[in-house]
Amino acid sequence: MFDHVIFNMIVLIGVNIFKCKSFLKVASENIRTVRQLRVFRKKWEESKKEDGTKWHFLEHKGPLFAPAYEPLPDTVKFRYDGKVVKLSQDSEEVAGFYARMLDHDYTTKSTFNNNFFGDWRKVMTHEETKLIKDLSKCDFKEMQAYFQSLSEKNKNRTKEEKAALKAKNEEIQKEYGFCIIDGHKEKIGNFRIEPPGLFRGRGEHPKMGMLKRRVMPEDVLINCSKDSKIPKPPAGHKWKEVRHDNTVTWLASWTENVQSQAKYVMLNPSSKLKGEKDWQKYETARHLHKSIDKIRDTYRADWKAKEMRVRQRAVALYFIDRLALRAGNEKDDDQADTVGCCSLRVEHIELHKEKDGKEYVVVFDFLGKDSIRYYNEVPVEKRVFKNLEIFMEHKKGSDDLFDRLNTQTLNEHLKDLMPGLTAKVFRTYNASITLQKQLEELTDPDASIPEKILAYNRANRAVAILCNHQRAVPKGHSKSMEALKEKIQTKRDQVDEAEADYRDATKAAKRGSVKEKLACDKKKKALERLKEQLKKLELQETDRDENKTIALGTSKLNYLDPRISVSWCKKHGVPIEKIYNKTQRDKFRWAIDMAGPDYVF
DNA sequence: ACCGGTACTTAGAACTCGATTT
DNA sequence: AAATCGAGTTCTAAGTACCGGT
Repeated sequence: MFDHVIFNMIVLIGVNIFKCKSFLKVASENIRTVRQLRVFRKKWEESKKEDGTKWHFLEHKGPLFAPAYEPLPDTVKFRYDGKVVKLSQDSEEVAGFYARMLDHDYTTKSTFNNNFFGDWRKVMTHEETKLIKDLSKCDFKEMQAYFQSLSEKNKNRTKEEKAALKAKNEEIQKEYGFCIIDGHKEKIGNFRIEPPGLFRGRGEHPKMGMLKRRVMPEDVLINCSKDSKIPKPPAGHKWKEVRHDNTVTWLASWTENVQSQAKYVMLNPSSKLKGEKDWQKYETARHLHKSIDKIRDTYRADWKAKEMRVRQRAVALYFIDRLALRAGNEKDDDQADTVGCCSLRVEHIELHKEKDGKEYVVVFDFLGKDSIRYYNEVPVEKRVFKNLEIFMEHKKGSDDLFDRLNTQTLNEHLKDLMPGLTAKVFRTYNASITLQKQLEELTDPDASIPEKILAYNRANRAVAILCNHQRAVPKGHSKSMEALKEKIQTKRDQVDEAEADYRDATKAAKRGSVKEKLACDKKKKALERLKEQLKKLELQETDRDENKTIALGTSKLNYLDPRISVSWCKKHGVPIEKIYNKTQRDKFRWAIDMAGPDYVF
């Protein structure tokens, strides 16, 4: 039902927004009037959705494989236990992966080293395994130095070399980077097959350091139209399979060997296919906005439910809604130990009847996606607090907090509350509504453009904090802050100087001639310019410091309805380029075309 | 109800590159 | 001309969600 509503909107507005030029061109040869065109297009779109069809025609060149291994020159030695050992090609390649990572933190971790060494031994010849039994006796230093010198050389390439390289890359992009889908030429996202290397898991990943094998054409599935030009595998090779499944959007896929997970070649976010999906996501979130009051009433009422299952669901949903927690699917234990809402364990929260003058405080402390720490002290309703006490009764720290709940049952319940509703919609919804509210609150219509941009970044930041989007403090942060401060001081001195100059000039102008008045005007302008520059620097300082550990990109790209930003720009005369860079503008083209200054999420 | 498989979105780190400073 | 820096881009891991078989 809901799908149908969205689908109708897509059909109605989609004609205008996506301006499907090539499709229209093809069609217009046979169809003359705009009305006929719309009818045709609508039928075509309809046939698409009902049965999960994602495309009618798909043609591409297949993925691009990683370059073949280049053996080391004989001058670069590997040593074992002090003695030079000439490794077989495969062993050498894998050793090289490790050598490249030598000054990375990973190589200090025993899990990483053990996994690496285990997998390395598997590719060694029998001879090599007999000799090389202890990683700590391996000396990769020369290999490391060689790779360093290589990248040094790459950096020092001449202009001509760089230009040639760039041209070659563009050639590759042109050949492999695009596909034809339903009459459109669209950019592909990741057309390169991942090169072999050592697996870099995030956090305490039990598989870190394992060998990620080289992917061969024989591993790769190709997906395209039956009547398209089927991509050719590299000479002497075969594809694993060529299939023609138009219910999925991927062009190629393979299974990565470390975690046995499928990898896909898919379209770029700028594509129509991805754009429509993105749009639909925000429409669902807007739909939630309409029922959020009722849903909140429901889960609050459920805090008193007889069934513990329902109470747990209601408390979890409250966390998801209020704190923008992720759903928290179960994980296997061959992955890093991280949790989301449904998978929280007793050890991840602490209850305080009173903390820092606040009542009924829940302290969350756990590792979430990508092993990013979530720490938050949250005063909650007494009823929530009491429920949590019950959920935790007779449990160990390692027991599930919500033992009667998982993401499937939660999402089943959400579907009943609203069609299309799942746990992640709350994150999208709360992120977008927060941006809209914050923009409203922080934007002074009379402020300058840089001040407005600061306001925007602050609104963006509020969302990033809500979603716990963190990043490592940038390497040179404190240094660059100092430099900026110094710059500001210099500018201040300049302003003072200019002020004095201007004062003198005013005096001179009072009794002076036209010439002195002109000079005075000039001084005034100079002063104003300096003042503006100073203000800009000061804003930059605030912005950068507040952003130290907060990543704005993720929310901007994935959670904030771009129409909110677009309408804000239009309303306040801020050029969209100040908010979205080129890639972002491509991705959000649909929103830039769609939203006027009055758009409300 | 559970489980493994599949497809897709979301995520921070690493890398690249061009502008700016030294 | 070299070094530095940060914005932009690429990379790929790690999530969510759902399906179909048992």
